[in-house]
Amino acid sequence: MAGMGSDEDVPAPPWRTPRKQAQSRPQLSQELIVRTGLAILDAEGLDGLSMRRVAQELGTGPASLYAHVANKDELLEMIYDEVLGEISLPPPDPARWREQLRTYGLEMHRVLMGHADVARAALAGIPTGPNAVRLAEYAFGLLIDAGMPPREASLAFDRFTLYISGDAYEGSLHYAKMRAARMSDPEDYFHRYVERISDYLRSLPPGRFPHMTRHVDALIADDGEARFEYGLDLLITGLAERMP
Amino acid sequence: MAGMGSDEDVPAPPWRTPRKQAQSRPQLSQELIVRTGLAILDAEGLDGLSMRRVAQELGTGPASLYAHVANKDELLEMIYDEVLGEISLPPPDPARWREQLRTYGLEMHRVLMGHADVARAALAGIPTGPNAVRLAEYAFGLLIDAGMPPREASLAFDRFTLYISGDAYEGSLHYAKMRAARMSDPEDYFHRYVERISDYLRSLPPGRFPHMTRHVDALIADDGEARFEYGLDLLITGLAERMP
DNA sequence: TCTAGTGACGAACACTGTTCGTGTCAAGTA
DNA sequence: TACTTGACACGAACAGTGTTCGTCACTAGA
Repeated sequence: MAGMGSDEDVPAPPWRTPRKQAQSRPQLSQELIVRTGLAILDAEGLDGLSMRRVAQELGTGPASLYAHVANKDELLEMIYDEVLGEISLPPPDPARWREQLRTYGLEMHRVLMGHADVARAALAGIPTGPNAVRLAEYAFGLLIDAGMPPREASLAFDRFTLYISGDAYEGSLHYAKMRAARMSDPEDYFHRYVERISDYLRSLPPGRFPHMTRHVDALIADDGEARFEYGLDLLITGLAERMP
Repeated sequence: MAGMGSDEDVPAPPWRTPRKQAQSRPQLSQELIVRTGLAILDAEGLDGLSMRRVAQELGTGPASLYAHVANKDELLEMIYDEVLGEISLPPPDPARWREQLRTYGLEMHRVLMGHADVARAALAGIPTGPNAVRLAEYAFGLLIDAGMPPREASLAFDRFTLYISGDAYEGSLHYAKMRAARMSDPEDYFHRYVERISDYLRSLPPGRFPHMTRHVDALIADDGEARFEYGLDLLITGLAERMP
């Protein structure tokens, strides 16, 4: 048959099982699965991210993913660490540890908040991926080189980082609620949220909740970003008191 | 037939549907469902808590629960608030706001950590139940009466509380992992965890992670409680700097 | 050539939260 | 008294989830 023309002109006989179709989808890999998962999370939020959803996006079935990731938790951990990889920090300068620690906080927060509700993926475990360790080395090293004893520096950066991810996590909750309410504009959501909270606060019995009811405006005055930075600065102030 | 003896001596014919059985289970109520849910969470962790599990414990089917709670998220919110109800605080004394704020933090943490991984139930939403509001009034009021302007007091107690629940949340993660590993002794789990982390840290390339690899002992020296209190004290120190 | 390991993946499993439809009961109204 | 309405209870079913098991195809090494 060789040389008698392209075999595409002759239909294959029905009893012949065709060779496996030429691959029209990418070769699976862990990296590809993580990237796809992150893209889905960015577009649809964490609740939109399922093994089936990822597989669908890759033109395969969910079972195929398990050759590359142990389970969904592991996938979430990797996605989280992938996001941490976007954090870009200036070279450490211990003489300016206050400013640089603040930058670390703002940058980490910015990156986490830029990925839908990814902070909820920290659910999956205690971050120990390559980027998490890179960030730890940065903050830990900065404090040590600024003069803090290692043991205290360990506590300090740990708590600092916990605060950041805790706040990002809370932001995630709001994000998920915004999505559940079919709203897409964060400002819109924020106003609605504030309205509901303040109505609620005003409805409380003044006898039992004198401070809350008297200062509703103060309670709802600041948005998430202001709250985050306030807490950052509290921690930094506390650290400065302990710095040798 | 009346008067011819107890009808218990005569078996009912098989075509007759017996009257609804006398209730051998408690009357359902929201309170009962919440209490049952909490008992299950205490015994089996949050992952053990499903609508079916609660229903099973109450001798009914999961659909019955929906007459009393809107959905699982609502149940989790109520369970969380129920737990917050166990927090017992001394009467506010603004002159001792530092000590009392610390007590607030320790007490809240103690209660949360005493209920398996309940902190993960904060997942379900921003706490607005009666006990959450009671605690907010306490901390907010304390700071205001100590001299802090309401707007700043709002930020302060909010951040303080976020830090506490963030840490409790992290504790929840460890709890869930401990359960997944079939371990029941927290000390055992902690030692194992520390061992694995320190092995990991020691395996990092010293060139890229000089501080981490050189100070492994410092990094693993403190347990969760010490870390929590360290962060508490940082925040309190920061607040003291801002108190008029 | 044969074997073992790896990757791909369909079918199936166990489980979850929730809805729908139906029955029972109690309270209120005509 | 009879009828209507609302609340509660709950079985069956639905839609969805993460994961495992078994099978096939392919590749590399003995």
